[in-house]
Order: sequence, then structure tokens, then C-alpha cells
Amino acid sequence: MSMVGLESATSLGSTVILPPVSASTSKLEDINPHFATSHHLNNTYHPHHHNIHTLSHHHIINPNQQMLQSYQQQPPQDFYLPTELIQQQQQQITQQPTGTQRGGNRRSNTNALSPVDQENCPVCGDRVSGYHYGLLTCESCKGFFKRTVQNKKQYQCSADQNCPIDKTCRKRCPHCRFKKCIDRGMKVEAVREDRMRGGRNKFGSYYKRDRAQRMQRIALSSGTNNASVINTSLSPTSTNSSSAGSTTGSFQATSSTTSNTTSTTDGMINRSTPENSSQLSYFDNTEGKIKQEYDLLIQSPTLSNSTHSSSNISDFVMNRPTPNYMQSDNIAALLGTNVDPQGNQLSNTTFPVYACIKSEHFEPYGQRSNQPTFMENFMPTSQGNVDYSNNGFQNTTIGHISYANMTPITTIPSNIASSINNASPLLPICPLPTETTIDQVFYSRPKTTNILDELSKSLENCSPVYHLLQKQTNNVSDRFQYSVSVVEESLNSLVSWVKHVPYFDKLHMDDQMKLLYSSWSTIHLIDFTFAIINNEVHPELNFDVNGFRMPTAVVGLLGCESLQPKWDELVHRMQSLRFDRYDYTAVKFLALFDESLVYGNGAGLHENLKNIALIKEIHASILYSWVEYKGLSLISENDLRSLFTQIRSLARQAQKFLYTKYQMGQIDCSLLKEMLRSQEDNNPQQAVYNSL
DNA sequence: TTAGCCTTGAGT
DNA sequence: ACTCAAGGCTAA
Repeated sequence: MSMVGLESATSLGSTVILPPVSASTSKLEDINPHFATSHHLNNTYHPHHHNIHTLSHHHIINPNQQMLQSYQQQPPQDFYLPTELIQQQQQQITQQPTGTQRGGNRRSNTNALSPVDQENCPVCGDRVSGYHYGLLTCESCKGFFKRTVQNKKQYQCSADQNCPIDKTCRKRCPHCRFKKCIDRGMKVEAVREDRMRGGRNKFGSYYKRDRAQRMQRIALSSGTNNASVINTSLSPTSTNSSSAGSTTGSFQATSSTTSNTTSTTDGMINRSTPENSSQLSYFDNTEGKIKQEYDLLIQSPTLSNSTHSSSNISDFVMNRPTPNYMQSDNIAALLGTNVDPQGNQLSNTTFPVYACIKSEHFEPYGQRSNQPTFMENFMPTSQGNVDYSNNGFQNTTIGHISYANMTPITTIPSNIASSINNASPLLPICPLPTETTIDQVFYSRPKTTNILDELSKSLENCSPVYHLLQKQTNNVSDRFQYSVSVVEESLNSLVSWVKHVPYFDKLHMDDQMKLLYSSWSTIHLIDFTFAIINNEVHPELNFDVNGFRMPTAVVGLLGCESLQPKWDELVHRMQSLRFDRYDYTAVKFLALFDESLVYGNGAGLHENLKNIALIKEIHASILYSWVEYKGLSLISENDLRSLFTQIRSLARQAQKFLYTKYQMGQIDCSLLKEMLRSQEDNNPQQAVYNSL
């Protein structure tokens, strides 16, 4: 083996790994402080200590893995290639000479139209050798992932847990490499506990579907003589009628041209995890019935052969984004999904990182019929009261609000039962909040805990503003383009971060996207404004290389320099209110959980939010906490609301400015374009931001 | 330890 | 019979 980078292999268990490169060169996606230093793992790998520690062995659940990240340009519509074309393409793949498809050299036939040929490993950028543990990866990352899970290794990063990972330096920091594997969607459950070889697992159908989509995208983007066939498949009649659960979207012919070049420092890594990656949804309740259900399934023989009805939990285990967002599932893919094919909400789902599974082949699961289905766990039992101890609502609070004393109902009239699926995941099963309930929630709050305290913990996951600014120093032609590139990076960071925000991650993905669409510019402005007034970044950017200067605030204003006077006013007001980190946290989360924000004036549109009640609850709680915090300084709630509104208004004006730039074709960033496009998609009749 | 190649075996 | 994603083996 050739020695790569700073690593040198010595004797057993003593590979020396020198410190990774500077954190400033890391990818935003790698910054994931939620990544648990698993205490499930036995072997702690300390590169600097040259030894291996043995820790106790017990399972952990990493709440971070609710959603898979996907970094590919996403389809505008939910349509598919004709089955014949897909089959044709599959034949091209399978008609390769046997014996040449081994290991890393398989799929070397360049004529084959296969994802394996087209993709780079989403972890390190090396050549993909096939699906491994839920993801198209290279052989080395497959092996690395397998070793890590099988041997329960625990690594330690000697830097800031955001080391870049690419083909040349993937060996330097196994901690960050594994983190990236997880972040990109590799599934520890696919590593067999009993190490049984061969056979198939329940991911098969997912791989098949994903492969079909990839081939479709490849076909669409290749612009070959298949084009005529493809185009006919894109008729409007086929775009909106896809059956839920059967598809995961397809690909836009023009979208792939810009998707893989998003500014990142480890440019070798294409954004190439499975688009619309499905995820395993799972209750974060070790004792819970849901997990038992999950385990039962995941240890089961192949699902496709199971005798289960199609409506059992298996439908929820591998779930898909809803077709509604196929036109914008760049974000959808980044967010992942926690909705089931029927569009019901899967809330309170987390992902078992170190739940390495037993082989599926030997595990009996005949008792399954005695287990409640996933949805049954949400529903009242017919025998009596709901058992909250096992349904995921146990000890649930919003900040300082406890719902423990709520009385569940035992039967639900059919006309309101359907609303339960859209109800707050934080509420016990209770079809409609009563006045009493609301009173209890909002006016009898114990002061021991605070939702902002809870939410603020997730801020550790945010990329600092200076980091965003630092990363965008190349290929910048002018101030506006620089701003746009930073905004794009900021959006990447935002989407990464938001997945780990408490409560947000429990929302239906449709809601998550709507909130993101309507809050991104405000959050971006808040981040930059606070960074400036808090002296985290210099108020002026000076580019020696490019020869231009600009106020940092302009970046916060999405490149709109004419808004600077208004921004100055805002800052003046913030400073007069002694705007501090707590205020920053409050405003940021108010912006995120703002149901009234959705789509500008959005008359009635907020009703489209599936979890409107929860979002309102959270918003109110945040405001309450903020008022409480500011209470001693003679600032009224209205002052705070007004400040928030002012920030939001400014951000929307900036967004309006950017939208005109977008219409003029001056923006070439995929995420940003999606954000700007969203206002068209969702509100074509209204000039969304006319309400400013 | 890594990573490329090999073996396996349920699914098709 | 073939596929392909698991696990295994082993040179570096």
C-alpha cells in the first residue's frame, strides 16, 4: 500500500494519523457536532495516543440520523421514464461480460449506462463500485464502514470534527470519514451482526428503485438519441399523477449541469448520494414498541417475500418524499424525509446508528401479528387508554411545557381521527386542543426550563459566519457574485443545521420545506447581522486578490447594497435594545418557526402547513421565553415582535431584490435558485413579496 | 488499517 | 443461471 498523506502504518493497532488539515478547509456538511461519540463502540481509536481503548458495549441511538442527506440536483416533477427504456438500460448493464465485475473494477464498461459508472463516492469521491449499506459508494468506504461497524470502532478526531474527506486524505481522520458516511446515508443496520454472507436484504427494492431513477437521470442528462423517448414521457399528464409511495421522483434534464460543482473545498466530492434517499424511520425509544417493530422487520427475512400486508410498518420503514415536492426536492433531498408514502406524518423518528442488525435470514418474525403497526402506536387502543409510556410521547415537552397531565381520549370520532396524523407530535393523542389545554400550555408554564435553551443547543451546529465568508474566495468576479456564493454556502449550512433543530426535525417534511422557503433569507440576515454586531466578523470585507471591498452587511442583505441604510437603522435599533446572543437565538428561531411567514402575505396558505398547531406552539413558546428574558429591561413584547418584523421585512426586501436578479438569469446556484423559485411554485398568482 | 478482489447466497 | 450486495481474505 502506498502511504498517503501523513499516515503511516506501523504495527497492529498503531496506525498513526497526524492532525487533519485546517478546519477552515472543511466542508460545511461535515460539521455535525451531533455526531455522537458513540459509547456503543468498543474500540476507541486515538490517532495521537497510538492505542486502542476498550469501552463498555451498549447500544446507542444517534438522533442525528433522521434524514439522509442527498446532494444531487433534484427533479422538477415526479415523472418516470417508460418502463421499456429503463429495462433497456438495465439490460445494457447486465450484458457486461461476467468476471469483469469484481470489486472496484466492476462496471468498468464505459458503454453501460449505469449509476455505478456515472457516480463518484459521496464520501470520498472515489469510483463507486455499487450499493453498499444503503448508498452508492466506493469499495474502500464500503470496507471502512463495514470494519467500523463490525468491530465497533470508536474514533476520535484530533481537530474540529470537520475534516475534509476525499480520496487522497480519507485515511487521515476515520472519525470524520465515518461521520461523513453516516451523514451521507450509509446505514449501520445493513451491516449484519452475525456476519452471514451472501443473500439479499430488505434494501434490495430501494436499490432497484434508486438505480432506475439514476439511470433515468443519466438518460435525461445525456441528451442522446433517447431524448425523443424521454421527452414524451415528460408530458404534463404524467407529472402530477404518480402514485404515492411508488416513485421517488426523477430528474431534470438540465439540472445536472450545475449540481455537482457547488462550492466546497473538497471539490472531489460530487453531490451524489441517492437522490430522494429513503431513510429508516424509527422511534428513539429503546424500550418502545416501535423499535421492537422495527427490529422485528429489520431482522426479518426479505420484506418482499413477507406475508405482511402492504400496509404494515414496512411501508414506513423505507419511505419517500411526497410527490408534492418533486419540483423542488433539492431541498427535499437535503432534508431527507420522514413522511410515509401515504403522506401521513412520521414524527419523532430517529435513526439507530449503531443498531447493527442480525442477519435477516435466520431471524424468525412470526410473532409480528401480535405487534401493533406503526400507526397503531399512534392511535388509541380499542381496549382502553393509550399507553403513553411506549408511544413516543412520554415525557414530551415543548421547552418548559409539559403535556404529561393531558388526558388522552379513548375513542376518536372518525371525522376527526384523520386530523391526528397532522397533529402536533408533541401533543399526546388529543384531537383538538381544548381551551383548557391551551391555557395549560401557554399560561401555566413552570419556569424551570426554556425552549430557547433547548433550541440554542443546536446552534452549536451552525457554521460560523466567518467560515462561510472564508470559503468563498475563489472565482469571485464581483461583490454581487461573491454575495451570492456566500448565500449559497449559507443555505447549505442552513439545511444541514436545520435537520438537527429540535422539533423542526419532527415536522412533516412538507412543513420543513415551507418553513425553510419562507425563513431562509431572514435567518441568513440574522446570522450575518449578529456576527457583525457581535464582532465575529469584520464589518468590511477586503479582497486583495480580487481588488474589491464590500461591507459584510451586503452579504447578509443577499447582495443588495441599496438596503444598507435600512440595515444600519436596524442595527442601531438592535444595539439600543442591547441585542445579545440570547436575542439572536430568539429571533433566529422565531424566523424558523414562523407559520405566518409562509409565502409572503400568504393569505390562507399557512393552512397548508400540516403541523400548523405545533409550529404556532413553538413560535409562541419562543416569543414567551424571549419576553421573559427581556422582561427586566422594560422592553415590551410588542417591541420584540416589532424588531423581529423589521428584520424579517428587511430580509424579504433583500430577497425581492435577489429574485429580480434570478429572473435576469444572474444566479447560478442550485439551492438559492430553488429557494427563489419556491415562491413561484407555491404562489404563482401572487407576487409573493409584494406584501413587503 | 486499508482497499482491492474474492466468495457467498437470496432474490430474480 | 444470473445478479449483486453482503462478508471474507490478504498484500501493501
